[in-house]
Order: sequence, then structure tokens, then C-alpha cells
Amino acid sequence: MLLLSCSIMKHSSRKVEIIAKASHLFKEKGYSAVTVRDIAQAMGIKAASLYNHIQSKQEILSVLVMDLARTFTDGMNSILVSKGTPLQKIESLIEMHIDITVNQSEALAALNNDWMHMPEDDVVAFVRMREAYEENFRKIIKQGIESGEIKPRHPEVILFSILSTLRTLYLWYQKRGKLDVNVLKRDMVAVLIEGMV
Amino acid sequence: MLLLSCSIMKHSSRKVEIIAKASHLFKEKGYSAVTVRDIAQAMGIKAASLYNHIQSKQEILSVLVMDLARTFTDGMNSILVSKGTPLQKIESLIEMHIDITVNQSEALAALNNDWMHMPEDDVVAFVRMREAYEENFRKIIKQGIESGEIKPRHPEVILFSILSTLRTLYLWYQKRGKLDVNVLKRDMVAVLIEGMV
DNA sequence: ACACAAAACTAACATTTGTTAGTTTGAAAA
DNA sequence: TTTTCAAACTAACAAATGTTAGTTTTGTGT
Repeated sequence: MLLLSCSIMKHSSRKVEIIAKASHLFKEKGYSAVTVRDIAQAMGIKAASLYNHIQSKQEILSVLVMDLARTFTDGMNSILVSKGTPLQKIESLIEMHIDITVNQSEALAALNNDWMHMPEDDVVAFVRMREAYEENFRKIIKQGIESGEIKPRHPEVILFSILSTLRTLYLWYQKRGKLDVNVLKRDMVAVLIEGMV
Repeated sequence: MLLLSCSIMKHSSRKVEIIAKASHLFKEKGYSAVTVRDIAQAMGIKAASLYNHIQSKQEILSVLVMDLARTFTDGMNSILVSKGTPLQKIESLIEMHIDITVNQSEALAALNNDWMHMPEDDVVAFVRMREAYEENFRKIIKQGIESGEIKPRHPEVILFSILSTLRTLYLWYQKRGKLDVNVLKRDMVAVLIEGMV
């Protein structure tokens, strides 16, 4: 799967470096606890120099979060129109989340915890995208229940259980010394779908 | 189940109010983005007046997080020594998490996202407690696998899947208009243990 | 060698931050 | 009534914050 974090040349290479370093700091302490001086120090330059490349601290956050949100939305859309049973689509969604986790674990932290500190407009757009994403996921689960492929349980509980596992996977993927991606996918799909008994 | 958030009279009633209001704000924006003036305003007093009751902003966080961490540790310990199969213990753990979520959803946010902003000593103690908690959980899962009660899957993946679902439950419990606790427990146990197919 | 642009720098700014010191208020105890 | 004390207040602090303005450095193409 191809995961382009931003369209070509939308940002200068230096800007991309800053965003990368910043996202790493954001993951450790959260957006609000990271100062522009922290980011500058990580880059080996002075705080004021950052402003040759970025417009504001908030802009870094917005680029991080909104780019990743679009990645999720695009992924969901292509899975939606793909052929396959609901269960196979859920499998694809799980694999997509794992791919994104492996490639963008830093940005995932910001998306999960710091989206509310973006400028108002982006917050609105973000929440809309997230709701649409969840609604699509919910529909797939309901289809699976209707077709008898999935046990007739509260769809909300299934949705929540899968999504919260996938959304916090980035926390574990770093701690547990980088498990092999394919092994992780296999085990994760098995546990989430077939359960443990 | 009895959930005492702090031992009797360790804090004055006014202090408890402050901690409650603060935890509500922490949940919305995170510890670092909440100022003592925000907390004061929520209390209807001036910022300086807070310091008649608390020692520092950090102290509020520490009380919140460490009290809740002890609650989890105590709960785990009493389940560990209880009689029952590993699977029954896991069921009890799930129910404990749900009880805590319902009663202390605010503090859970701080415990999940803001523990690293406590004073150094508390961070060390906290991480120790969390590691012990996870290790105990892991052992129960492994026992279940050995006894054949649980499918022979990567225990780490099972542990992670259950824990991340339970740890972020507080986010959904507020959004989805307060589901009935007993229904939630039943469905949650079913989905997490038996899976969806 | 020179011009130009990118990207660094220094210095400063207006706010915001957590916190302290000292004072006033109001209600209960004496 | 007077004393007392918790809990509010005002005023101010030093430090930290995001950001701007103006200047110097650095490297590249002519």
C-alpha cells in the first residue's frame, strides 16, 4: 500500500524535517507541553529561525493531523468500493491501520490526543471526517451482521473495541521492539475477529 | 464494588472540589493546556485563592493519577487471589475497568495521557505500577492458554487488544449517551472474549 | 568575483504562566 | 462582643511562551 503523507512539494524539505522532529516531541509530551524552542533545539537552530519555514506552531499540528486524517479517509473510501464480504473489508481496515501505524506512528499520537488544539476550522473539518469514518465502519459491521457473517452483537461495541485497539496500537508498536508487520497483521486480525476462546 | 478515590480526610472538601473541576478540564484539553486560571474560573474564584487548598498545579495531577493507579492495583490484587479460572479472572478485570470508567471517567483521561507531567518521583512509581499491572494481566492470559481455556495466540496481542479497548472506554462512554452499565458489561465481555464471528 | 536567495542569527516584544506575599471578609467559637 | 480562622481577595513577581523585525551568514549559479 502506498502512503504519501503529503502531496508533492506542498512543503519544502526543511519544513518536512521540522514537522517530523516536532511530531516526535508531540508524541512524548503532547502538543501543548512542547515549545517552539524545544522544536528548534531538536533541529539544532534557534526558535526564531523556524519561522522562515513555518507560519505558526499550530500549522505544524494541522499539517500532521489533517494529512493523516485524509490518509485514513482515502483508505476507507477505497476499501468501501472494493469487492469482498463485510468481513474481508474489516480485515482490510485492520491491515490499513497497521500499515499506517508502522509508517506514521508519530503523527498518530497527535491525531489521537491533540487535534483539539488545531485552528477552529481544521477542528471542524477533522471531526466531520472522523465521524464519517466511524459511520462507514459501522455500516460495514451492520452489513456483516445482516448477512450472518458476524455475530448479532451490539455493533457499537464491536466498532469501539476494534477502533480503540487500532488507534492505540502506535503506543505498543514502539514499546514491544518492532514486531514483524505481517505477523502482527495475522495475529491482530485473528484476535480481533475470532476472539480468544 | 467499592471505589474509594482517596482515603478519608486526606483532602479537605474544598480541595476535592478543585480536583474534580480540574480533572474535568484536563479531560477536555489535557493537563498542559489547562491553566490554573482556568481551574479557578471553573471554581468561581481567583487563581491565587486556589493556593489556600493546593500546593501546586502538579499536585492536582498527582492526586488524580496516583489515586486511580492505586485503585487499579488494588483491584488487580484482589482478583489475583480470588478463586476462579483464568478466563473468569479476565472477566472480572473487564468488569472492574467498566466500573472504574463509569465512576471516574475524568481521572482516566489524566491517567492515560498526562501521567508524564507529574513530578519525577510519581512518574517512576506510576510506571512501576503500570508495568506490574500489565505483567499480572499477561500471566493470567498465559495461564489460560496453558490450561487450554484460551486459544494459543500471541499473549501480547491479546493483552494489548483488551487493555487498549478498556483504557479508552471512557471516551465512548460519554459520547454514546451513557449506556446501561450491565448491558455494557455483558456485551463487552462477549465481544472481547468470544470475538465477532 | 558577484549577485541572489535561502536560512540562519540577535534582540526584542507583548502575553501568559505558575506562584508568592500580604490583606480583607465572613462566619463560627469564645 | 471579641477572637479566631478558613478562604477569599488584590497586587505583583520572575520565568516562559509564541512571534516579529531586522541583520548576517551560507551556498549556488553566473
